[in-house]
Amino acid sequence: MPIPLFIYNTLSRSKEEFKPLIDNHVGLYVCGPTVYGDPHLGHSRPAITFDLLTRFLKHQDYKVRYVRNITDVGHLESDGDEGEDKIAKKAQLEQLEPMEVVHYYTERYHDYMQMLNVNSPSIEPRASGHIIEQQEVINSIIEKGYAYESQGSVYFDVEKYNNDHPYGILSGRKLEDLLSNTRDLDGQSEKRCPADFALWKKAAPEHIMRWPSKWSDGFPGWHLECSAMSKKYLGEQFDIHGGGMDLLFPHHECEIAQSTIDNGKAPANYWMHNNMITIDGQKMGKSLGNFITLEELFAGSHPKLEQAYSPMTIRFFILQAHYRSTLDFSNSALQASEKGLKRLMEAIQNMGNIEASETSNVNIDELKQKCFTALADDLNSPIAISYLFDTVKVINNILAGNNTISNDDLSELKLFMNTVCFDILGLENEFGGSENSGDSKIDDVMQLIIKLRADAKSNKDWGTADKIRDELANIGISIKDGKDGAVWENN
RNA sequence: GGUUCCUUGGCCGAGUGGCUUAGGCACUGGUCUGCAAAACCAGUUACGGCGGUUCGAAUCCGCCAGGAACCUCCA
Repeated sequence: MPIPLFIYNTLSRSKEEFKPLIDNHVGLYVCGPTVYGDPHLGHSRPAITFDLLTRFLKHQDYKVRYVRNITDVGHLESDGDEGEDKIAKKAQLEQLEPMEVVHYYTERYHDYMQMLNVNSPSIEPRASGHIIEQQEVINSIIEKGYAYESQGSVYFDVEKYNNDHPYGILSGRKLEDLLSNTRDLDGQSEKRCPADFALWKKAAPEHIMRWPSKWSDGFPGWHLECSAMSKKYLGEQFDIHGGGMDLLFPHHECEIAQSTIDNGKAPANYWMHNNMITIDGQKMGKSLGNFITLEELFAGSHPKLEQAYSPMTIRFFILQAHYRSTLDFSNSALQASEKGLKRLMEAIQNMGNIEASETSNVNIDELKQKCFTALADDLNSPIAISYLFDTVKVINNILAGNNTISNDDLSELKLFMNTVCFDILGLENEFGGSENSGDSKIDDVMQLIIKLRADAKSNKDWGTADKIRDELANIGISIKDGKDGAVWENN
């Protein structure tokens, strides 16, 4: 019983009901990272957003093929002939082979995404592994008359394209506006029109990454890899294309133009764009150098950080905002997320202690419906989470004896919370405790200590009882007294 | 300069015409506790400014102020 899913489509600038091309199947392509630097907080936004999307789709019984590329070639530092490939530049700097740099940062990216509990995509193609496919797309575009060769490079003819197709449908731009506002970067341009973009670029002699072609020894243009690889793995038309808002123009606009000429039809039906993470109100990014890497975040090793933040705190922080809103980094916001997540996880853990009654005076089904409706409404995770907290209140009230729950409702409650929190939102319980310490010996020892303290308490030996509690707190274990004795928790 | 977008209570962050007291964090009072913590109950603070449309606007329109993204690689 899949519920209708609504997705905000950048193409129409409105929410649309999602209808797959093939029943129960979803083809999803997302622009992945350029692997020439450590993954930072900004990278986690699209990764988590589209991880949420695939998890939700799978829960709704869709079969998903999720393709997320690794860009390891082709992006230029600057327009014009003296542009250096980013990968190559870094390689020269560090005296490493370009592929060595790519390999290192790809692994770093994988490691940190795994820590964030981001599932691996179905296919993770690399631009450098699809040079032939990209050249085929160039051939196709030249054959159809929408590209021209110029001094060993090949450019896409935007003006011609714009005569037959609306260039700018995605970003809402008009070609004449673009032309009137183009900066005069290079007077000796090989392009016929400033808005034209490269499909193949002749490599300068010092350029390390290069491949032979009939046009020149060179490398594929900025936007080509996504057109070539989405076609190869998802077909000429697929369902959803995702990526960061900063890629909307020119990257995705050019991708649409290339694919439209190559295949005679637009590539994706739905375009989804996640917004940026900001810091001090500004986009966190490479260019500004104001990014905080995930390594720094998890270790607390950055001047802007008051403490370390766990991977799940970061994940929860991101999920607490809607993916199309900017999200501003701050210590207080992260700390709030950390505490909220802890409260949520504790409630889930405490579900195991609930005893069912004959009757229920709580409505689990309503909370569940509202929560799933929110997720289906353009992945409104903050609203979904608000219902989870309503459910937390329900759980705690049952445990406090203010509410009762029937056996059936209790089963539904557990299934609901576990499904949404762990399967769909992809959270993990990082807080150890007597329920899931994973080490029964430690737990046995703790039970002994708790018993000793209980004995002290029954003897009104408050000094000993408090000493045990305080000393444990010093080593990061907290004792929580309850009606039915104490439980311990690893902080 | 052009295009697009944003401005919600102490902080974060949802909400797009009429009951959302959204939710989280913080704070205040109470319950529980040997004390505390946790938990529970109750409570406080809001819709950038000015006009307009409407029976009614945080939500639609216009103007103003402030901010952001894109126009060059960027998640």
